[in-house]
Amino acid sequence: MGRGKIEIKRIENATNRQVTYSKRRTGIMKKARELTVLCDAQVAIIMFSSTGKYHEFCSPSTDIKGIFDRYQQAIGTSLWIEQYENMQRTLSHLKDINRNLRTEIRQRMGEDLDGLEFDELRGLEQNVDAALKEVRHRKYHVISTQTETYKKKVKHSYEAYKTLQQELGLCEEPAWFVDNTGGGWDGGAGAGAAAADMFAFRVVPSQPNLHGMAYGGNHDLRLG
Amino acid sequence: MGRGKIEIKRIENATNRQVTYSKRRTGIMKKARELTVLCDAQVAIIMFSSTGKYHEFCSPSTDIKGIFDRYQQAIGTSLWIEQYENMQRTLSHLKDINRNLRTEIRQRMGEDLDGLEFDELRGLEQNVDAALKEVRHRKYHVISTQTETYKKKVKHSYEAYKTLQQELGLCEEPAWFVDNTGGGWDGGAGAGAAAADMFAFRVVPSQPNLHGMAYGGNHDLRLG
DNA sequence: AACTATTTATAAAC
DNA sequence: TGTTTATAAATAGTT
Repeated sequence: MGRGKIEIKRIENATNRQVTYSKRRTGIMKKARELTVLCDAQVAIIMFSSTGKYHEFCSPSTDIKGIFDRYQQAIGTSLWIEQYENMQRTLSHLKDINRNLRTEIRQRMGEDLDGLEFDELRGLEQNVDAALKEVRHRKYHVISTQTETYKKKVKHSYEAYKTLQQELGLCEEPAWFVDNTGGGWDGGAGAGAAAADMFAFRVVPSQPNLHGMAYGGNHDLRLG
Repeated sequence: MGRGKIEIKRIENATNRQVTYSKRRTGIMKKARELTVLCDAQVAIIMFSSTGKYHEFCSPSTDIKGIFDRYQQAIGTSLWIEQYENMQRTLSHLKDINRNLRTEIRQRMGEDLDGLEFDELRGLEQNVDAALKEVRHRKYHVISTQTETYKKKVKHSYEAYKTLQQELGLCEEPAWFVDNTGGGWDGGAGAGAAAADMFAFRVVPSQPNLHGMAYGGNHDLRLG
């Protein structure tokens, strides 16, 4: 329908192709609109030109999503539903794992032990006992390192002070420099020896979170 | 374009409407196919007739889903992508929580302690210590209950045996009935006293799962 | 983008 | 539903 008949094959001239695309696109859209009105039908059209521009048509009283949801129903299922359901499965699996992890944590905190058999209890006991030793070991390591660093700092500070004193012509021992820590640290867990008191930090955590790992026993262990 | 011009408005005669739908549908599909070839374009069409039957067209080398994914990209976002991304977010949030829970468990097992401050270590130590006491307490409770039940069963069994023996006219004390457990249980964690040996079940879990809660220390703590 | 000769689509009838 | 045919509509090539 034009001055001459044309073969239905890709138009090589880009300009020509673009012009034809524009004209025929308009034609199709018009036809779609007419079909919609004449036959009371629902139509959705999406087009991408070779240059990447997109155009759409959709019959009134609905939208692209509406028609596609209906389409998916019509053909049974699938399309996005598949990956959607995949995610849904992954999600519920993760939630299960999550719940189990929380249960394990509660049991490691000495709660919710009712469901455990004796052999499980015994395993848990040994495990927690071993963990306690590890934690103590680590604690002593940290505090020793800290103490060493502290001592060195004090020593440097003292020497700097003495040097300064000599330069100023003074000789007295500074009254504030008294080392009575003795270098020994509390070896027991809750013995509460005098030397350990200076490290009696708050045990109640600042916030019951899952990131700061505050061990206060009031975690919110509901499912997030 | 026909024997007479028609007004573009709903065709009231149902048969007529259906006929026109069929003819024009074919026409649009043909036009779409031609546009696809002539102009190197991508086209997707979905139609529903007033009677609910659906028809689709899609340019080759892609499919409806492909064109609609591209469409969603083109118009920015939304449609299905929105709830899709919502799930994606929820999922990654769950994974985060999961990772933190696993870290907490590892730390409660005495592993991965390097990142903890001294006060955190001290909190953890006290927490684990308290948990250990709880677990032990529960263990003793369970084993006591178990023992009581066992003793009762044995007693009943013994009495039944004796009754039977008397009925048969025999009198000797059955050789297999010897109670030498003494009723006392091992009070230490790993002391390995003789009486506790009969409860030295395998500590190595049968499977490193997240459901059976086997406390063997070889959990698979990678993200599931 | 407008024009127009021509092809194509299709309304009505069968 | 498929074919026919007169006619309306779409559009290829031109300007």
